Amino acid sequence: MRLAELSRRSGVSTATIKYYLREGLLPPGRQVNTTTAEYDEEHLRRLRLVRAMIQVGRLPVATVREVLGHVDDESLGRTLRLGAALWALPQVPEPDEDDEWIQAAHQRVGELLQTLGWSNAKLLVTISPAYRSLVVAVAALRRLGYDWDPEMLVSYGKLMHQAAVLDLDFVETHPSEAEKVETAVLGAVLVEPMLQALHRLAQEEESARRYGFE
Amino acid sequence: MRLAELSRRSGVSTATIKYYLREGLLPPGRQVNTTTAEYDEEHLRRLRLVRAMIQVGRLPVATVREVLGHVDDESLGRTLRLGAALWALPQVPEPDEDDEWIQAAHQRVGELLQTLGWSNAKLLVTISPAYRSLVVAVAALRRLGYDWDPEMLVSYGKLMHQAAVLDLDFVETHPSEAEKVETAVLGAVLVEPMLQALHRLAQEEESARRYGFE
DNA sequence: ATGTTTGGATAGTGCCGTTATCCAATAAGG
DNA sequence: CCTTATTGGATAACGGCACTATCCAAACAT
Repeated sequence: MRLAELSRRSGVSTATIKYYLREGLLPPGRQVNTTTAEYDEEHLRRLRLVRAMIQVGRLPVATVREVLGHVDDESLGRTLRLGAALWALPQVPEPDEDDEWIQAAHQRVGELLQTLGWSNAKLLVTISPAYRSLVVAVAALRRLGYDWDPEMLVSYGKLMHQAAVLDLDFVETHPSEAEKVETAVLGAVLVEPMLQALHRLAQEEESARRYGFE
Repeated sequence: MRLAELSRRSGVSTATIKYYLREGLLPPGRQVNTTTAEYDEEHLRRLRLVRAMIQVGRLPVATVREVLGHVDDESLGRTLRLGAALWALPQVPEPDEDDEWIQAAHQRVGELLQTLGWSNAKLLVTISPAYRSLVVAVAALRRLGYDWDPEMLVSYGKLMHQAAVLDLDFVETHPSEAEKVETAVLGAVLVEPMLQALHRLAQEEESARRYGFE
């Protein structure tokens, strides 16, 4: 398969494919000679993966490169590969640790993890970007005066844990190690937009159910 | 309060505040004379809201303007205001309806809504941007060969419905109508990043629990 | 009175995903 | 073959976006 065909079958313009090749998101094709390179089904699959991460997962190109780098890194165990890939995902800007709201949020999220029993990798978890994002979001909500029950956060946490169990159960159904990691990463990158869409649909549904259209 | 103080108390540069004023994200201050305008606590709150939507919710400036426009629109009932605000949120690019994967995904998502009993606003729901996002995500996953059990999607849907129930229960605790809508919108914009962070933490936790660090 | 600060208008900056333009080498068609 | 079109690679250009910097005249502070 040559560039033009790869482009046709994926729906991505040749210019963009060239760009991805340059950026290292796509491995180069098998070079036949100076002006011909041959691509295969694996390239097509990779290209679709990249597109999905960018369009559905809204990841920046640089992040896709980083995430795929971790997925491809065979020197790490599964948990660490998954962790590394997840850590590369875009996060909220660094919070100001001197801010009182941020400090209070640290406190609250710490208690949350305690309550949920997510102490497994506590040391690790508290420096995880996801932890930081959570702290920033909690702080933002409290700064706006939304002073909600910590119990609510626990309920959300339990729900998302159930989702994670579903994710990882699904990962188990895939045979190869490489596929497992890729699947897990997709679980974060593509399943999250899905959960988000479901969340919004559920809100619309529940709102209509409760209040009609007034 | 003048611009400089608003800037100091919010941590946002005066240049950026001016930009938000220009973009209509912030109502103008009370004009004292040609070179002086007076801002109040409501401006500060609004500014924090805007910042949270941009930094935590990752919304583009234009989207924030649109969402806030709907929140402020007092001519609509609650469900419609919420719906309008949710519909303004950034979505996945328009899918190619001729694509076979997209068509299959429509089918599958339709069955999902049926199973979940979210037929309440079915006509509305199927043209909702969230519905479209869901279809695109499902299609992308299947295109990559992830051919998972429809039952899984149902489980995710039930989880997110539980989350939506929590959201709206919380909204009930707020007295005023305007606050209710704002709260509901924040439920989509700020709670979603929170859920996302919890999801990732839960994945890390569950992965470590199952496989250790190998 | 005079140096500083104010808000408003406008232009510029840096990043990022993508697209367009050239180019020489090579494949394809008659 | 010989022409014509296409290929991949390098480089530059583009358009959008979130800010940021520069000016300016009016008004405040001392």
